[in-house]
Amino acid sequence: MVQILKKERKERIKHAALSEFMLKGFLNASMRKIAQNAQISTSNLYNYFNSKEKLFYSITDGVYDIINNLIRDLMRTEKEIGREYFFEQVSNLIAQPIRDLIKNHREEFLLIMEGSQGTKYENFQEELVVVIEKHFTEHLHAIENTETKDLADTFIFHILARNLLEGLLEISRHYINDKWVDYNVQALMKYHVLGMSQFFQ
Amino acid sequence: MVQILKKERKERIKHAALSEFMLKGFLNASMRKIAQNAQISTSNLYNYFNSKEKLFYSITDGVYDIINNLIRDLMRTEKEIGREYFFEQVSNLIAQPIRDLIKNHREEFLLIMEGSQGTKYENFQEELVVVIEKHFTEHLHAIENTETKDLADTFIFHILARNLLEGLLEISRHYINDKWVDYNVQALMKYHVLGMSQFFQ
Amino acid sequence: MVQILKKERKERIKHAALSEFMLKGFLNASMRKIAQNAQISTSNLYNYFNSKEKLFYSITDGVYDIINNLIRDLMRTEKEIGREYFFEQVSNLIAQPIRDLIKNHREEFLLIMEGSQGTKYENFQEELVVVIEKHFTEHLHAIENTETKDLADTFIFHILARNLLEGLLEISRHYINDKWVDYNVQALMKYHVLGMSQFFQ
Amino acid sequence: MVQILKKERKERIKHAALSEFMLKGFLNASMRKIAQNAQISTSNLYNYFNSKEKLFYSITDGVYDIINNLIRDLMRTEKEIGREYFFEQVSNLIAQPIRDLIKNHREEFLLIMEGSQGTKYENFQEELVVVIEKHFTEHLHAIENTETKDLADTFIFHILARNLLEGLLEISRHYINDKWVDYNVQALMKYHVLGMSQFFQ
DNA sequence: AATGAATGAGGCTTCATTCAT
DNA sequence: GATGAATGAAGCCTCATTCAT
Repeated sequence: MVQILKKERKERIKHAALSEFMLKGFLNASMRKIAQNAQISTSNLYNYFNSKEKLFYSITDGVYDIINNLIRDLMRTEKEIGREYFFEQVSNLIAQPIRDLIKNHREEFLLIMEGSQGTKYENFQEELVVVIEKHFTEHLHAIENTETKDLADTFIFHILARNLLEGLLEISRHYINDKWVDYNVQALMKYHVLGMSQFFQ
Repeated sequence: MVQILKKERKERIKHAALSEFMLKGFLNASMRKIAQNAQISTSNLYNYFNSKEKLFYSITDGVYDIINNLIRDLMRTEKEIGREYFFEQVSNLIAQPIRDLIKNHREEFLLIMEGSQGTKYENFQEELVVVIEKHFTEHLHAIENTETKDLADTFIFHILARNLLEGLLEISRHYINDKWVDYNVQALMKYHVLGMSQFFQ
Repeated sequence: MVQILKKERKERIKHAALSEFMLKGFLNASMRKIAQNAQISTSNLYNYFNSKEKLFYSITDGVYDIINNLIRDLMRTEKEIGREYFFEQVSNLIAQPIRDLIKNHREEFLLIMEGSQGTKYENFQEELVVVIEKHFTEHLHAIENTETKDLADTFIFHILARNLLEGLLEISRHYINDKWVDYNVQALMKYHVLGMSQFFQ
Repeated sequence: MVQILKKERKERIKHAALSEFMLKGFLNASMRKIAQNAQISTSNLYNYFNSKEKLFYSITDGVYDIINNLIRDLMRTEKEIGREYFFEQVSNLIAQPIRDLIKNHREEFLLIMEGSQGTKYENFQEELVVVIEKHFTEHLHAIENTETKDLADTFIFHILARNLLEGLLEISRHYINDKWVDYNVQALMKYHVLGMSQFFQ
């Protein structure tokens, strides 16, 4: 019974923290305000989480693992795909786990991507962009064609990688319902797949 | 002569402030550090700018106007464009002033877009996205076609608007030289124009 | 059986407390850390000891008594000693119990002497020095000689008393083994007895 | 005029800080209490000294240099002394600068020796003891005699080195007046020179 | 006996800003 | 215009201790 109460309170704190972190970002979030919103004293807050950072990680560590696993899975399955209709297939493979991510963890996803300055995750967004970018250019390199090889060194793929990620973030930001997510993730994927296919004849 | 000296000092302050604001954002920027970098006392800083906010605006108000004018101009000229080759024309019309913006004010541009949390400009980025989005959908509405009219209510254009803006921010973030900007702005525009033209046959 | 367990736990706490007190001193020692090292909860710690001070005294009261008894014994036996070869005799009489003190309670000895700031023992060290000093000067007074009587009012005996005590502390601090203690206590005593005998012809 | 006031206030702060540091040591000294005793607000205290450590160093850095110079000078002059009557000469050479140290900076001297735990000077006392000890043993090594060479590796010289230093600290602690210092430093030196001469025939 | 929850005071420090000179 | 002095609020965090269970 006590443990249940405790867990409930811990959840209340994490909820208050999520709000504050989302609103202000890690750096500008205030432990005082989190405590106030959770209706406990500031010092008591530290009985639940030893530091602002620990509290932040208690919220974001989960999503971090999910995203990493998602990427690892994609890398694995991608090698088993033939080069024909590559983008269509990847798009399908990607779409499902991404939709799940947004459906189940969109707030934490936004937090780790946008509000993590000052934490160990502050470079995670950029790292993700680079990983996505690499996928694009490596595929271009695979196509034996002098023209495309030059393209592969171009900054445009960095932008497109960021656009892809930003699109998902924008969907998360304006979340309406799960069906809506499905539709828009699909549309976003399709858009970029078609757009990029101009580089691969 | 005194006035020249004073102006020079004011510029020195603004330069120091820009660095600090870019590095930390408005909320986490420190007036002390700005004063230190400008090599004046903190209290003297207040003889030049009455508050942190005013100092911020002295840097960002200019870009704010430039961006707004840029958009107003686009709205005006757009109506004079025929519907054929619309995107190509818009792309050309847009590209030039945007390149100038990035070439001449990329730091202030990034600042008002990314570092303005806590100021009156904190929602400017989202407002811009909405304006751009409206341009897209209004044009769709103009095309009398049931299919496209449904599309116009879709969130995909919001995403694309953000992608366009984010692309420009990413170019600004990684700025190398003016020619490089030209190339990438052009490429970005072309990519999105081609991508979007799928919605307009 | 329960009592045995409890006693064992109480000892575990005292052991953890001794470490923490030795490391940080009374004032900077943390009840939290003591509890952690004793592997119990902080609140449970208070079921065994009502306060940080009580816990401290549970460790140091013993040595306090030992030292006091040691001094009382010395005072008693001293009166039975003839004035000839006084120092040699005292040295022998003193050396043995002091060696025992260091062998058996050197940590508590160091703690009450060096780490008791903020407790009722914080002046114990200085008090001890004064007691030792008195022994020296009273003996000088006993010698009917104007010269030595002047000397007796001199601060030099205060210094020597402190040197004696500090020597013992230094031996305790760098403790290697019992034999090593024997050797160094003996050497220290001999040094000071010889040095002091210059005042008593 | 303002500057004079400012300097006076800075001195008032340093005075209040010296008292607090002497009473509690660096670690347990409270910036709040220092500010209260200096009759300024805690935040204003930070306009004069950037941190507790800087404040501490503003008091102790001077003595640190003085002591180091004192030791350097001694090392230099010592080599010019003949081996006969070595201790008497050294005693005289040492006595004067040490008396000056105690006369002019006894509080800072005590502070850096006893209250510096938690600062960069926390090992200074032990380092000094080791330097003094080395002087003793190196001199023993210089005397070609198997007996004394064994002695030189003995811990007793470490104790005597500490005793010498502790004697000076005790004189500083109980300071009465300059003449009193002169007398007692002399007596202390003489005592240890005579005591130690037993090792050098 | 054992523990989680709770607290108020205090720790050092930075903040933007104001004021008198 | 320039500066040092001053401040109150707030930043994160630790403390010893108490209380209900």
